[in-house]
Amino acid sequence: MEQKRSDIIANQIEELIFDGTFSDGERLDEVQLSERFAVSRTPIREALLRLAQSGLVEHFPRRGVFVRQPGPIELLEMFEVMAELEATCARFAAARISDAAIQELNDTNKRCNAAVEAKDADRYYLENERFHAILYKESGNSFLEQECLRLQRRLQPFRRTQLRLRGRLKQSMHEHEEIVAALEDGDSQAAADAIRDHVAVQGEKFHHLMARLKTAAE
Amino acid sequence: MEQKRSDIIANQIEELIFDGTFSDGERLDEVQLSERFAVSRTPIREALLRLAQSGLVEHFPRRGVFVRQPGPIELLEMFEVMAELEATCARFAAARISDAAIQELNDTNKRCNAAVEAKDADRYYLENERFHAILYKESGNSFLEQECLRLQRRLQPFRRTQLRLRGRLKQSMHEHEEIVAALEDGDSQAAADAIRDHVAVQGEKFHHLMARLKTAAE
DNA sequence: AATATCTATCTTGTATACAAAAATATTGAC
DNA sequence: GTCAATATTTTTGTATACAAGATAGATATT
Repeated sequence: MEQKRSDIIANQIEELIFDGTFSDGERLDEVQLSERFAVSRTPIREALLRLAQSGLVEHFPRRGVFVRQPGPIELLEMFEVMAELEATCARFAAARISDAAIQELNDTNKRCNAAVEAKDADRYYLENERFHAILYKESGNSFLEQECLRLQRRLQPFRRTQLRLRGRLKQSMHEHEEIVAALEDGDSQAAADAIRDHVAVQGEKFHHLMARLKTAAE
Repeated sequence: MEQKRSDIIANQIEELIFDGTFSDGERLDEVQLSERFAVSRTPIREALLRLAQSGLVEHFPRRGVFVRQPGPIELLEMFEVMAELEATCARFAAARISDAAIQELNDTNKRCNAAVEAKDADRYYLENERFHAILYKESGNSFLEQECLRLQRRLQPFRRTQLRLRGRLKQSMHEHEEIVAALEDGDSQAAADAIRDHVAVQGEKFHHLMARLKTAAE
């Protein structure tokens, strides 16, 4: 399945929003964007339409599209839902998971650990995402898997800042191991609780997220 | 927030898919649709793009868009996720719900019952959806609420056939009352379990859904 | 000076035009 | 008659043109 030009543009605009080039509330001008990407307005409009659907921008008919970063409350809500979805994945997976998948989770954790040692943040993020992605898949529910991936993608830029917390990496790795242990035991309740706590924004994580939102607002 | 033309068209095409005018796997021709709706291809394309995002049609670049009704497995998966999402709503709501909302749920149930007595199916569906919508809202998590509404909307045509089951209506009403009772007690576990069972596709409901899929395939 | 209204300009939404890729038909070879 | 290669037609994707709504600025009025 090849990508359309407008899909590529949508991803690039998304990136520009995430990296702060376009800030919250800013209007995205169709002609400006078409000049920037050296295409006509048509693919730009399609891209913006897609972003509006995903909730990253808001579309007001005849007025334009505006960047719409989630505020602190919405962000907490999204993390809460993510935690519940992942907990559901874990609950399902505890009954259905294969030995091969357990092994795969352990391998990913090892690579994760190696990345921590090497202080390779990008590699860590990648392996971390992979760990979660395996869990989604092992829920045995493809639709649930897709929904999780969608929300994970949406939360990605915020999740990354979460992990920058001092000492969070080792703690996070420990939680991963706990999750795998619960899955191995087939203890669905423990697995669900472990991942819920792992994903949820609480305690120190909460303050860090709030701090990051403040700096991002400037 | 007024609607764009392409939004209206998207909803109409959606309706045409639901009512069987366009069947599964069928290609949706842009020019044919533009003639049918007496507009140019532009708003048609925007509508199709939106439907592709929501998953109702599949878009293959340079080849067209095709109706993509969920198969039995995907449908079961979607109902499973819906059940979990609603269970989460109930769990949250059990702690947060207000007396006024409890009253609202009871009122809606009364109107639901009245619709059953009057054999007014449309009215029943409406009130039933309202019952669930109140629950989503009372979760206290707007993002969760929106996600639930989105999936509810997607499952709507299938949910309706679910309820046509003989005797299902009264059973369903009883379950509603059980849910409210659990919420009133603040028993989050009971509320979650009650709504999960209420939404889940199992037993008789499963066979009915399969039967409906077979007839729809013809 | 402040506000209201009219006008000019800008921007979006829709229609049409064009280019490139895919599907289909046609012709020719075996 | 079947298969392959090529030509034709369709159909999508993109660019441009045009129309109507929204914004902003200028002028007039109180």
